[in-house]
Amino acid sequence: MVTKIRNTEATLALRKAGISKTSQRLAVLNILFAATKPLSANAIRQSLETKTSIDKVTVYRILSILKERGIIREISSAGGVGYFEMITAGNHLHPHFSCRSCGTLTCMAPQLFIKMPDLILSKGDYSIEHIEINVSGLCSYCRDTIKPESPKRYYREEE
Amino acid sequence: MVTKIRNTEATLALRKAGISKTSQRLAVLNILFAATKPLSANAIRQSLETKTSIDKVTVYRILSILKERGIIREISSAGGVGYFEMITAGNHLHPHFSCRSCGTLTCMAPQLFIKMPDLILSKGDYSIEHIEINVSGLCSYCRDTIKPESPKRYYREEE
DNA sequence: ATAATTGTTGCAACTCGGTTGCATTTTTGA
DNA sequence: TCAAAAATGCAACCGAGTTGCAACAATTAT
Repeated sequence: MVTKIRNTEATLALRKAGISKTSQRLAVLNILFAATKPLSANAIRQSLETKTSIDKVTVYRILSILKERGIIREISSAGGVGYFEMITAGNHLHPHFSCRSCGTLTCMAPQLFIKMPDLILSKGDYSIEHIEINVSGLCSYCRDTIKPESPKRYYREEE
Repeated sequence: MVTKIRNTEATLALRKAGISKTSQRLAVLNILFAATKPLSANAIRQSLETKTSIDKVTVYRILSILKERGIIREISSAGGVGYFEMITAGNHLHPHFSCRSCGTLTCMAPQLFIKMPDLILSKGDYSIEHIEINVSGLCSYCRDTIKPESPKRYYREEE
C-alpha cells in the first residue's frame, strides 16, 4: 500500500517525459516544484527522508532521466556538486549565485544575463568575487566526426 | 641534486605571490604557462610525470595557493572537475567551452562574453547545447553578518 | 483480474576528485 | 651553517556520483 500523493503537476511532468509514474519520481518532482532555488541530489534526498525513503542511486537515476527528457536542468556549482531546478514556462535561463561562505545556490534575475559584464562591479545584493560562463555541447571536431557517443545516463536504455 | 629549471616567468610569478620557490611549484607553473587551454590537476600531474614526479596532494596545494594569490584562476567544469589557467595581462575573463563528447575544455573569445545571449544560436565553431553563468562571492546575508569564514585552503596558513 | 513481461528500485561495492594528519625533507634567514 | 619555518610525500580518508545485479513494482496482453 503506497502513500497516495498529490498528483497535478508532477504527474503531468512524468507524462510529458514519457516515463512511468512511480511514488519515488513523484516525490522528487514535488520537491523540485516546491523549491525556490536549485537543489542538490543530497538536499532532495534529505527533504523527503522523513516521508518517503529513497536510495541515493534512485535519486540520481531519476534526476538523470528528468534532465535528459528536458524536465529539469542541472547547474554545476563551484564545489563540483550538481544542482537541479525545474524547467517551466516562466523559468528561463538565468545566472546563479553561489555563496562561498554559506554555500547556498540562488537564482539571479534573468535580465542580468544580458548585462553580465557590468555585473562585476555591482554592489547590490551580492559581493561578487568571480564570474564563470561555461558553455557546453559539441566542439567542431566531435560534431563533424559523427561519433554517436551518448552522454552519461544511468538508467537502463531502450534498444 | 635537483634539476635546474628555466626560471623567468615562473620565478616572477612565485615572487609576486610571495611564496617560496620550490622545484615543484616551478614545474607546475611552467606547465600552466605553456598551456593553451585550462588544465585539470590530473592533466598537470601527468604532464610532468616524466620529468618531475609530484604527489597529487602537492599539486592540489600548489594550485590552491596560486589561486588564492591571484596567479591562476579555476574553472569548474560540468563534470565537477576543476580546471586551472594562468591569469596574465592578456588573458582576461572569457567564457569556456566543454565538449560533452571528448571532454576537453577550451577558451572562447573574450568578446563573446559581451554578446553571450546571442551565442545560443551560434552555428560557428561549436554546437552549443547549454550555457551556464555561475557567479560567486558572498551573499548579502553572509556579507552583512561579518563571518570571517575563510574559503577552503589546504596549505598551512600563517597566524 | 491475472500472469508474463518490462521497467524501476535498493543494496553493496566501487571509482575518482579532492582533502587531512603527520612525519620527513627542503627553504629561508639569522 | 644551522635552527626555525615552510613545503612535500605518504597513507588514509571523504563525499559525489556510478555500476552490476537481484528483488520488486508497473504495465500489457490474456
